[in-house]
Amino acid sequence: MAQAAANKYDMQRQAAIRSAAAVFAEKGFHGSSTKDIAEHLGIKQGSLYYYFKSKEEALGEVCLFGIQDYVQRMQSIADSDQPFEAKLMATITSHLTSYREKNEALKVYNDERLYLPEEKRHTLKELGSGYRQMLEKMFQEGVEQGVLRDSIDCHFAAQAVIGMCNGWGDLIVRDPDMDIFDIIQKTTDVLLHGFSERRKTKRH
Amino acid sequence: MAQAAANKYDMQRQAAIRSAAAVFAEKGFHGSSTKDIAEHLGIKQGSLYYYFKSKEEALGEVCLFGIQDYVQRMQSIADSDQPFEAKLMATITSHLTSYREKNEALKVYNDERLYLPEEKRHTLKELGSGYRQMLEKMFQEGVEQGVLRDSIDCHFAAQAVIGMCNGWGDLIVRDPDMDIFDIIQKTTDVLLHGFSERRKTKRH
DNA sequence: CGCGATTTCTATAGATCTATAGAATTCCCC
DNA sequence: GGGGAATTCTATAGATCTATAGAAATCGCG
Repeated sequence: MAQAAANKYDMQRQAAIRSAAAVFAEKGFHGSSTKDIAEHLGIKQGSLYYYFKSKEEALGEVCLFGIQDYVQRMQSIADSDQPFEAKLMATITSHLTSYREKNEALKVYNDERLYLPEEKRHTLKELGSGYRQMLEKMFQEGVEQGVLRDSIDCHFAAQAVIGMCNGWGDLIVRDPDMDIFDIIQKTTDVLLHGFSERRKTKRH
Repeated sequence: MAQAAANKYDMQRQAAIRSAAAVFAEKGFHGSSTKDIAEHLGIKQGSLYYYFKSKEEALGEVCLFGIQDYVQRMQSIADSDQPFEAKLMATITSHLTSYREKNEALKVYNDERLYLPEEKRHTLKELGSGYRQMLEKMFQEGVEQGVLRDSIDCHFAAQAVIGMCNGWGDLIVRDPDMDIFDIIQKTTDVLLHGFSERRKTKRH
């Protein structure tokens, strides 16, 4: 959706972003050389600069690529009128499948974005914290609807969900055979109900 | 406990490890130069090599420092005979306070250890996965005691706890004013009981 | 003080990496 | 097939970084 990219330049630039994502995810931004990226793409080191004016720009594009439609998806989940449980699962699904589909780019966004220059990092940060705020508001609605305990801290809750998903992200990116949907089920379950056996504690 | 370090060499080497931890945590392994580390310690670049034979060795020491007594603490928690809930909270407390006390070293272990050579990484990995296994066994005991639902996947549960704590780790290291104990409470609570309002669902 | 041992410094070889400039090649449309 | 535009290549300047060697400074102790 983001870029239609009919002409060759845009196609190849997109491929270069993916190569950069793969290399950055494996070796980190500073551990990757432009030669590594170029080789992954099948061209020579100097040729990369036809598509990026610096290595940093490549990092910026990878991060943007990693987070952009991930945020969009969150938007549409938040706007939908499903019950809270479904929204939560949709959020987790979106988050974890991002790691699988866009592969390494979201991981790069998480791990390497702080190496960007202030300005670029700032715009990305707004995207990212917009994501957290949407999630936070989702929790608030859940509380208002009586689905969630009114004692919970929604800011905490949003961070917790993000942290947990990112924790899985590392494993998912490195192990392509991992069963994501199993993890989605279980993660949703623990966030809603916890690990504890429910006893006689009848509330309300 | 780990090193008594009476003589000056050992003291200074320990200080060097801490400096390396601080610099690696901020800039990443490949983004840090030996000059950065030396300056943080207040000596010249070349002098560092009196304490480490390579930058990689410094990383190894930082990672070891970051995880070693953290694992020991987990051991003693696992061996204790508190009820499950207390053990879980103790685990989370241990994990999160590690980030605060030893500051950057545990973060470096998490983020940068994969840049170590195979051999060193392997020994560290055993420490780390020993940690996970202890946690996993803790959950199994919780299930056997009827404190936890018997439907839970203990391997998943252990990973979930670790992932969640590491998620907080990033924030804790970067914001020294964060209220850790509040997070500990809430994290334990959600892992045990979830965010969901408990309804009439009486079990057993 | 004076001397050996410890610690730090200076200087540098050698490797690597980014970014640029200009040449060479490939592509595409007529 | 020819010609101009798009893409890739080669070569390299200049910067930076690791690790080492040997000189210099400092420490500790009789």
